[in-house]
Amino acid sequence: MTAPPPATRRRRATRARLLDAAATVFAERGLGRTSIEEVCEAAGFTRGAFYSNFASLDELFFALYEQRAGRVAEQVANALAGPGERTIPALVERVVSALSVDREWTMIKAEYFLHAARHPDAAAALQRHRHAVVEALVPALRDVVDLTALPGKMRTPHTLARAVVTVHDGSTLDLLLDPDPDAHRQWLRALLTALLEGRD
Amino acid sequence: MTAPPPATRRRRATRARLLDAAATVFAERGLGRTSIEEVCEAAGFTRGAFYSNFASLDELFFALYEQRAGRVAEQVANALAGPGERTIPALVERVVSALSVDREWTMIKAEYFLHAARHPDAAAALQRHRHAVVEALVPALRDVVDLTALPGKMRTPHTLARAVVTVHDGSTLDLLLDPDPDAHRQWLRALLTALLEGRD
DNA sequence: CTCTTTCGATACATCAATGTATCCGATACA
DNA sequence: TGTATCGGATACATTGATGTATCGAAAGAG
Repeated sequence: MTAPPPATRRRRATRARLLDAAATVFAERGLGRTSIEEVCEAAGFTRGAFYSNFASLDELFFALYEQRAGRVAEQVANALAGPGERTIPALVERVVSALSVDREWTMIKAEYFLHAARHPDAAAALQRHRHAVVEALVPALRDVVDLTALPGKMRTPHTLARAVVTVHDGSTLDLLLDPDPDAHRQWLRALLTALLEGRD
Repeated sequence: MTAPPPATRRRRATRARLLDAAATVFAERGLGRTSIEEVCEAAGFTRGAFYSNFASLDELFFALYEQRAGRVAEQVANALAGPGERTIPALVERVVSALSVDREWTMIKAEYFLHAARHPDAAAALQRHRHAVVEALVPALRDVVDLTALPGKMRTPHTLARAVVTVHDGSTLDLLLDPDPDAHRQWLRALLTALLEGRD
């Protein structure tokens, strides 16, 4: 590990602007078709700024994913831990509104999956964030779900949490095709309640 | 529509070789980072052959997707329509082995999703193939699944079929992270049976 | 077998993106 | 406010990918 640069106020600001610009450009163009220059232009810099902050596009992409995935994990944890009705529909509702909606993020996440499929270290980071979400889900599920009403293979909170994540990932792909966020949320809601209530 | 070229024997062969090579290269490098030259080299051609058969990489990618998605849809339809035990586990097993396993195809499909998110005509093709799979699932599900045992929002065969596809797509992303095909198949099997048996 | 057509190879011109080396202005600090 | 350092801009050399125009060999027709 090389010592990180001092991170002055100015430096932090340009990093942030580069990350925001990168989010837009990656979502629009895809990681593989994004040039360093495009990101810089979107951020209002020249490449000098980029090379002063990152060594490669991949590094920037990784930083972006870490930042955004962290935010999402936080949102989910808050939605689950916070006060409110502790019933399945209420819980599903809170998770759904914490998770979905953002098309830009959906695109970036999908790009990152593909990236991770080719880069084991990126995959490790993804697994970490996934795991964090699962861990946040487990206690909530244990509280609320009647496990005995579920099919055999779903009867541990951990497995069930993993299933929630998988189902969410699947429905995420729908959002890529049909940009209507409401339709997507309804479908996700339907899937999750079906998964959690073994029977009506 | 411009008239398609005569498609002599030779032409068909080089098209096929280009498609096969493209599958490998796209899976390894990603659509956005693949150059025309790379595909040609992998196929043992020069760019002359490429430009004689396709106008752009995107066009080649589209042709590739159509070809492979068609094959998969066919496999699924056969697996469902063919003879054999008509119980949930047996059906799930047949669908799972028809669908998953192939990492290369999984990568290409994920790439194509992202591509479709940016290109409405590509999205339309994807929806068509999806729809074909759903339609193949519907009658089988109607035969085998006890719909009354399912949660309310899953009680039509069509909705249920859509859910099967969504769940499969979600578990597909797992395969990208953990290249072990057996683990992936087990998980997919568990999810699908949980979805179809409302209760054990 | 010959003639014609088709298809892929080759060569070329162009362009876009990359990384680096250098410079100058802004910022932090005394 | 003066000064040293840091960070972003600029200029440059290099590379790789693209598309086109042209050529020669292989396939198909007679």
